[in-house]
Amino acid sequence: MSDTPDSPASPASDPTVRTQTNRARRSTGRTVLSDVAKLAGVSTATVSRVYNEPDKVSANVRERVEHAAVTLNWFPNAAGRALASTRSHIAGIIIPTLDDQVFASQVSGMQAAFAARGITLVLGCSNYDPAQALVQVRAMLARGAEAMAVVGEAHPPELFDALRLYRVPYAVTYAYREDSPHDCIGFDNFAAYVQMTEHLIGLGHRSFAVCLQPTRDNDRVQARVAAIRATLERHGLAVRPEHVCEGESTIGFGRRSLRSIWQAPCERPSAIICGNDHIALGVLREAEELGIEIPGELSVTGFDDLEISKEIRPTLTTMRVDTYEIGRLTAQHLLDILDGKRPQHGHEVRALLEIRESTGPAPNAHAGDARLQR
Amino acid sequence: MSDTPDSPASPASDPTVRTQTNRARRSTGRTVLSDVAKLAGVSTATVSRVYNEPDKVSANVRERVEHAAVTLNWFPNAAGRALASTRSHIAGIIIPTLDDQVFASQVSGMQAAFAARGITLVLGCSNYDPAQALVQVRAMLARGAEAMAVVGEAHPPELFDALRLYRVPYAVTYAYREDSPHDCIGFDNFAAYVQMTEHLIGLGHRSFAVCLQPTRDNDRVQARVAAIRATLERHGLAVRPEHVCEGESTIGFGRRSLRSIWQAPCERPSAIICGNDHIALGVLREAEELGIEIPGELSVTGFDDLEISKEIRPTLTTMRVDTYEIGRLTAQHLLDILDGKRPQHGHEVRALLEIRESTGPAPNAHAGDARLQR
DNA sequence: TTGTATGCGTTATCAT
DNA sequence: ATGATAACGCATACAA
Repeated sequence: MSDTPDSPASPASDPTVRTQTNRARRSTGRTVLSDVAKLAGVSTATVSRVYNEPDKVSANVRERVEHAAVTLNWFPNAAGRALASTRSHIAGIIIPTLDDQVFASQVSGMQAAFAARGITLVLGCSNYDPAQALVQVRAMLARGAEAMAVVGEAHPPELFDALRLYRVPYAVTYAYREDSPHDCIGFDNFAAYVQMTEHLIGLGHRSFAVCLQPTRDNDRVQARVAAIRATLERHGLAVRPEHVCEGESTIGFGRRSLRSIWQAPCERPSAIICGNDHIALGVLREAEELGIEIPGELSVTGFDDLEISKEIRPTLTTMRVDTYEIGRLTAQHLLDILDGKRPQHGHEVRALLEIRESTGPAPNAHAGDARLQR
Repeated sequence: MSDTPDSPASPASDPTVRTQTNRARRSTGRTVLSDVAKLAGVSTATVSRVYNEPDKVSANVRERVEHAAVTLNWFPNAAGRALASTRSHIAGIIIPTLDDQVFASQVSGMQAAFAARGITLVLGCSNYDPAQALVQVRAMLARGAEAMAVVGEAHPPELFDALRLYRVPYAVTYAYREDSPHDCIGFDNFAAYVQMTEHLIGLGHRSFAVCLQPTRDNDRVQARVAAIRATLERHGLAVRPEHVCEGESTIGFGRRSLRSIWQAPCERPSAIICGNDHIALGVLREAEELGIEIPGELSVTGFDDLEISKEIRPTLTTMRVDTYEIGRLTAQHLLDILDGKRPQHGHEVRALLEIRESTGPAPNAHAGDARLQR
């Protein structure tokens, strides 16, 4: 690989040797398989076999071919392979954004698992826009993606239609539902927020606020809201409209939310359930600013368990999901399908509740309620 | 796109119509360009033109073709296009890891800019391993990448040789040096840490510690260390070996580092320069734990300006770089080259010093020194 | 403006 | 075990 551009090994050297017709050629000047075949004194079929079915080639010939390939600095052209074999060795994943660590690590997990099998993972970001997700999926189908993963199931029906029409195995990630029509790998967002809500109810809390990222086109967040509402309802409780904040997933939004909740002309909540740790971190910071004692006066919960969440004071009660593992499992699931295995409906990974300092007994909790604390 | 799998529009319908030879065909059962041509009653060349040179086709014919394509649910196969046009419409980027937000946002920026031009960005992670980076680059060349970006220049010479050999335009990102042999888009790591060090020296600090991520195979971090050493040296100062910590880029490492520095049997530093905000956050947290007053007793600096860094108490003095913009500029630079323009050597983006609460005058600073503070 | 014919680099089929 | 050659799906030079 250290040849200078004009060395004999340059792929641009002597392109005329391949000119065979009287018609003008569109030569790329790159080393191609037939060059290797010629140098090794074998047929093109044999060169191909050396890389795809090594066992079917004698050791002697194989060595000669490999040597020729190294000499000429040749490696197979992916487009040619894809066309001839009708296998692209490409898989795709559509995530909302790379700005969120949970999706980034999921991509890492998938990429590592696919790379081990010689499959290139192509990434697309929808920016939480269903239309963009559809465009991305179509682009990946055009690229011949052999398998696809999409985060969540809040996508246009055309997206899944296209996947089915072209018989591309796919999986919905991050979310998991037993009764999903799709294969899915992730956790149960509803169950997770039921658990979180029950934790607070067990601590005696009866007045809640929620601060969430945008629910639109986001089935995961919608499931979380639904879980909170359903759980409270089962206890005869509900969140006041003034205590529901929806906005961007930032510390700043968390801070603004707490301020507005605290200024609302109604009874203040004793607990705030946040859509993720960023928002919760903002709530904690603003509480410090406003002199609100945590958890004495107010309990706060997040989701994702960022590294910082166990380091700040008070430490944040939150839930942890292994998103890298979600990515790894998703790739494995899709590989299994490509291998002709018929794997399960999907995989459920656990969301773990990490109870820390930011949640505690409700200020006016009855002794009986407080004892429910785990 | 809403056709059921067995609708007339299914690409699997009637594959026999394309069988023309007595030889066995390896039909993929997918709708191809010639199907569209037949339905529209035109030649394959015309269909191709509709998508590649629309102006050269009459509106009437164009409409018929587009209608046929929609009816048959066809879109061009990327491998076929790549092979025939010797253009892959693929660009690649190699980053160390997606776990670091700065690289993730750089990828976002590149992807957005490339997508606007119909180019798919393929991502590879080296995990800070030069060998993996080389493998990734070769894989992308095999995929026919038309342009490449790599983070930093600490890569095997074979990597850049391969890029040059195949005449693939490339850029080194995140780092910028006037005298770099490569096109580069980023900031000057050396200059940034000179500025940071001077800031502390201006505050009267004379005894320093540094906590950095691994320097091996990382030219950006190496430049930062060199900058710190050179700047101190210019003032007749140096960092004691006991005050140099190198480790993972985590809050935990920052905490452990401060503890070991504080326990070292020598004069304690009055300032700690960290390789990034994560590490600095750890130092801040451990300082609180150890009862070290910041910045009264100890000044701390980070790098990256995470959202949390201006929210924690004390707020963190750090430097900010627009990494999304680095990605956008990189894509633009590479597109310019592909367009035949001969752009500059690269682009330098600014690293902005954000002076906050975590840095202040050195405990025993002379009045004269302290006045150097900006 | 449109059609014809051929090649892009590889793999797969068949024959040896 | 190896070779000859026809696809794979599309784009393009050239003819009309």
